[in-house]
Amino acid sequence: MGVSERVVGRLILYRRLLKDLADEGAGYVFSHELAARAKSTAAQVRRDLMVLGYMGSPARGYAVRDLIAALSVFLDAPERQKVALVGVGNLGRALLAYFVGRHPQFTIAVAFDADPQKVGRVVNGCPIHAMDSLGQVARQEGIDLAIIAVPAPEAQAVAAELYKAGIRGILNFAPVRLWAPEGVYVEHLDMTMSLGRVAYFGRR
Amino acid sequence: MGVSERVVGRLILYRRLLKDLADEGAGYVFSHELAARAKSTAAQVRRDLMVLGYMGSPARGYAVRDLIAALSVFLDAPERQKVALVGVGNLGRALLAYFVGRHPQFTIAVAFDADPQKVGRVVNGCPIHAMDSLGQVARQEGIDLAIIAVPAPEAQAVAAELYKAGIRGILNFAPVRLWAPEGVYVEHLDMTMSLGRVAYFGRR
DNA sequence: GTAACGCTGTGAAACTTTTCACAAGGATTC
DNA sequence: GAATCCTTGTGAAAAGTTTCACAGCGTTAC
Ligand SMILES: NC(=O)c1ccc[n+]([C@@H]2O[C@H](COP(=O)([O-])OP(=O)(O)OC[C@H]3O[C@@H](n4cnc5c(N)ncnc54)[C@H](O)[C@@H]3O)[C@@H](O)[C@H]2O)c1
Ligand SMILES: NC(=O)c1ccc[n+]([C@@H]2O[C@H](COP(=O)([O-])OP(=O)(O)OC[C@H]3O[C@@H](n4cnc5c(N)ncnc54)[C@H](O)[C@@H]3O)[C@@H](O)[C@H]2O)c1
Repeated sequence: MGVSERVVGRLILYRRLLKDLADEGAGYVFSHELAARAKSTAAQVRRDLMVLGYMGSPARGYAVRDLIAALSVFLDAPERQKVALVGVGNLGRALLAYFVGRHPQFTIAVAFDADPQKVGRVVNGCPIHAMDSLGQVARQEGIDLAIIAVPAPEAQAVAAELYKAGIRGILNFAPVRLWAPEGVYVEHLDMTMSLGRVAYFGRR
Repeated sequence: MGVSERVVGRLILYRRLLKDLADEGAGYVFSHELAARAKSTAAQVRRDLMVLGYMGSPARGYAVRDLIAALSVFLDAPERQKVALVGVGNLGRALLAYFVGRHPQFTIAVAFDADPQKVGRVVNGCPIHAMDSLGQVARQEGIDLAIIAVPAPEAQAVAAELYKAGIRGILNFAPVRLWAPEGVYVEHLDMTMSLGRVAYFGRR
């Protein structure tokens, strides 16, 4: 009964596209219209939406507002989820600047860094803490997710600290395959691999 | 006879792991050892490596140096590939800082930005050009790949300029599904989707 | 020399994901 | 009211991906 990573990814995309449609004033949308925006097919969209239980009308299609609501019930936690950023370097700063205030369902509530120069500062409204306070601060703030943006050799050790602190999900930017205990979800976002793939497929 | 995106991605990962092994002084490696580092299985590794034509020895496993060489023949273009970065904002600057000098097979040779304040400056050894010189500079420099790091509403128009300039592959960071003509490969690296997935799966 | 071992390469099975195809059904037209 | 149209939801087929399982083989042990 579990929904696959791919389906969840596409549902997130559909919700974004539906929000655009709502802003454009659309009341209803057909699966083939959503598919055109998602660069996918109508059958794929309908199959994906089956997991929601929400049903469209054969005559009008899907009610945009209602479908966004159904997607949000499915995708979002009941309360806003708090995220910790570990590693406030070049990438970490860009992430802080980007995610602040943009997404209602998650906030980067705190950041951590090993550099004493950075500890104590506040970047984009987000305080930077020392690494040795990770466990304490994470529990105190009720953090359940983390982003790893530290150099590759540090990533596994940082992940281990996060597991100890009770984190349930990690988005890892370091080009390292992390070990994770049962029950913790890790997504590897590997930019170098992506660029390598573009280089490979862009050439044939 | 085409190799799938997934297989290419894993081959890129294996090469990285093999380079670590080479640095550690390993001469040979077994599929199950590589699998352990890749958080995968021995059968998967062996199946993936089949596309290379290179064959390991049943007694010793794979010769690390030779396998890296075979992977490089398969993955890399004959000459170094040049990449253009479009959009030198928070993310673009982080990418410039990161990719400079790090990867032998591709270089970010030039950048482009719409902001006149940024045009003419050189960041991490990479000159920033105006958007209206994109076609000319790209052809002159022999650029074949591009990274899009402009705000979402600008991304599709930027992509269209890149197609005109003859670019063959794009790595897109904007949370927008780009249309692409036949023969151009586009990879969407959607951080918001990734974080959304971490939020979803980290919670159950 | 030969037996035992533990690996690789790969057909075939199992599983997952996508696509097809069509019954059922509202809206609109006549 | 009946006919037409174009949609949805979903079983079933097709396509793609991973895992299993084992023949074959180089190495080592004796
Ligand atoms: N910058 C990019 O565009 C880019 C691209 C691809 C991959 N990455 C990956 O993202 C990660 C971060 O990249 P970056 O460019 O921001 O690096 P960076 O060197 O600019 O920043 C790293 C930050 O992590 C901190 N840090 C180091 N060790 C730490 C530890 N043990 N605990 C906590 N904090 C620690 C440092 O003080 C620094 O602030 C790296 O793994 C890199 O490979 C970055
Ligand atoms: N910063 C992040 O961590 C992050 C995270 C997720 C997604 N993204 C995506 O990456 C993209 C870039 O993000 P950012 O934070 O660097 O934004 P940014 O606003 O800091 O930078 C955007 C840059 O693009 C330039 N630009 C604007 N319009 C342009 C055009 N038409 N042609 C060329 N250049 C143009 C601007 O001058 C600016 O330098 C956005 O699409 C954003 O959604 C960024």
